[in-house]
Amino acid sequence: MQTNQFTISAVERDTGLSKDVLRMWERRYGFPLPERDSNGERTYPNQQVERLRLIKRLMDQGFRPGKLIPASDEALNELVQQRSKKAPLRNEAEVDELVALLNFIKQRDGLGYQQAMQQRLARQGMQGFVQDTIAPLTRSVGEAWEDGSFEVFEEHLFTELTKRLLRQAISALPSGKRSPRVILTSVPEEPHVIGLLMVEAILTLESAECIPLGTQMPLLEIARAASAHQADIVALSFSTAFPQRQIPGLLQQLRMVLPATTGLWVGGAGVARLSKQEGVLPLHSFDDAIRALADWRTAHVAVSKN
Amino acid sequence: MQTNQFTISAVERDTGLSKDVLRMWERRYGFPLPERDSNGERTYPNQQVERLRLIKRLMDQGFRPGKLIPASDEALNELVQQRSKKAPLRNEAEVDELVALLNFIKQRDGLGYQQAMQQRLARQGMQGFVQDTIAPLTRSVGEAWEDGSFEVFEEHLFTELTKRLLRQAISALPSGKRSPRVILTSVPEEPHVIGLLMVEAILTLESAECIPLGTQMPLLEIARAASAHQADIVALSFSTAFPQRQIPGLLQQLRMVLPATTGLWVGGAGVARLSKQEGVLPLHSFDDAIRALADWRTAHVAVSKN
DNA sequence: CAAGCAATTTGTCTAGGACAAAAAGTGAGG
DNA sequence: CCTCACTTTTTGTCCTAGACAAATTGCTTG
Repeated sequence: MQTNQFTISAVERDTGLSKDVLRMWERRYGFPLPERDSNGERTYPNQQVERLRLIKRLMDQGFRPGKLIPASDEALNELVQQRSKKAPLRNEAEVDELVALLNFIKQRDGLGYQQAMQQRLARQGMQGFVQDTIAPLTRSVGEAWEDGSFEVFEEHLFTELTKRLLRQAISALPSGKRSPRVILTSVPEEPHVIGLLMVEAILTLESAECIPLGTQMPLLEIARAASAHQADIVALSFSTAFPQRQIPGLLQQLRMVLPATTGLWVGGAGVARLSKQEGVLPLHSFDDAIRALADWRTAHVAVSKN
Repeated sequence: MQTNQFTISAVERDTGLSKDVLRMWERRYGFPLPERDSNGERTYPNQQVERLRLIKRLMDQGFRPGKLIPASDEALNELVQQRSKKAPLRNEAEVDELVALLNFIKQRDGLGYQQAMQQRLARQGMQGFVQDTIAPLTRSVGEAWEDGSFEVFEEHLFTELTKRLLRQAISALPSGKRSPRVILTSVPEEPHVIGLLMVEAILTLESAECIPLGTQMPLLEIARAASAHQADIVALSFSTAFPQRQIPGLLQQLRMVLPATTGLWVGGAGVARLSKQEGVLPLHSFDDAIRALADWRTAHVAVSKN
């Protein structure tokens, strides 16, 4: 029997918990308690990896490891249940519509999905489409993936098709006189791009000039890009999967290498509980983004007239 | 003065060199030799981080750390220069055209680039566009990045805009009766998607049904996706950056978990020197892909008539 | 009930050693 | 001259175990 055994790096990749953390938990809490191979290196059984994933998920929701790790499997599952119960209330008709959209993916009908989405785009307009379709849909997929009702490859298909829809929609927007100039990107280790595309759609709609640089830009490169493009604003996106702990330090570092006149906007589900920071503007919603844009414009009208 | 000081994690993020490697190099080679803050923790000056990035870039081109780290700054820069001299010969007029396209990027004229590319697409048709524009352009950018004449952020902008163009072009293709069904994806640690998009364009043009799953699918998930979608073919792409020696093992593993009736096609610059392997079809050019598709069809006409 | 302080929790860093996997070097035989 | 097998060197990852700071919680006092 091949109980798939994971090396410590495999577990790190799979769970997002660093090697240091894995070893420290073992020392402090006695879990995970991997076996050892012939070289004395840790090999984690499947089951422990599963439990680690579950724990990580709950931690991302705000629970602390000290409570989670000693808890029984049943207690953990109960927490997951509870959480899904207090899911935000939503309009029932809307929920049905989202479920219908996701069913296209589950039934592997890529074409049907794209057509249905195109219709919604036409019906809701870009902003409504992003806010009321793409965003909740992305959230649903994340939840479905968490509770195992979505396969990895289904999530990949969803992501790929949705990225296409968004990019296509963006390129269809009118282009005229545009300002401010906004660089859109993410930091290394943050490969999720859908959030960036949503912001790009919103900002482009509001006549900003967006420069999409894709994901995973080293900080120094972001700074170089900002001055090379004479960007007014650098906008970053952090997904829930990104280690929240690292975000403030990252932002501070970036703020230091960025020209002082360049704005730094940060959005995405990962910044929900971000504390305030000098020179960094957190965007908690798309309305925030639109507001920030309006604020920027009023603040810079005077300047540009000089 | 604020010589921006990086912590070890910041350097890890920015250079892609792990903390372990950074500490080991310090121990073994005496470089990098960071300062220490009040807690005795490493703080890397800007300059050392720059040098580390340069070294990393040369390592990605096949140089070994033992040679690079003791070398002088001049020697390193010379290596970078040398690299660019042995560029392959090409038709002069074509080279000029490519240079003109890349100049849009260098001048940060995203819009101009997109328009010029759209024109070329209209002029050359999809297949010619992919073969004679996108492919050589991508290669040029890779070379330019290696010899330092392209900044990282320029390469990011190029990649992002080109992906958009390709995806848009693909979605504009007519959709009719389609077979075979082809899953397009890449393995974990292989994040490059442009190669996949080029193949998708070619295959879609030839009336195959492409299922794009994005990049970085775990092998087991590829297999699940193949059977869930009843795919006839799984097509993978490997870039030059992917460690070549890992490829045969990976393919063998994937071949084992894949249904025997599912074809496994492998393309991209990374498979140029791949030795033959049971049940794996290497594609060295777009013509190869078209030929493979034709072969598949002749082989399966008989079957489908049974 | 709020504010400030102390205790606890938690993650990251440090040090140097061990070892396996990859690459380069070496030699024999076709 | 090339190729295969073997040895040596290079290189990265993993190991232990301790220190400490930042974040969070709990307690006390006004």
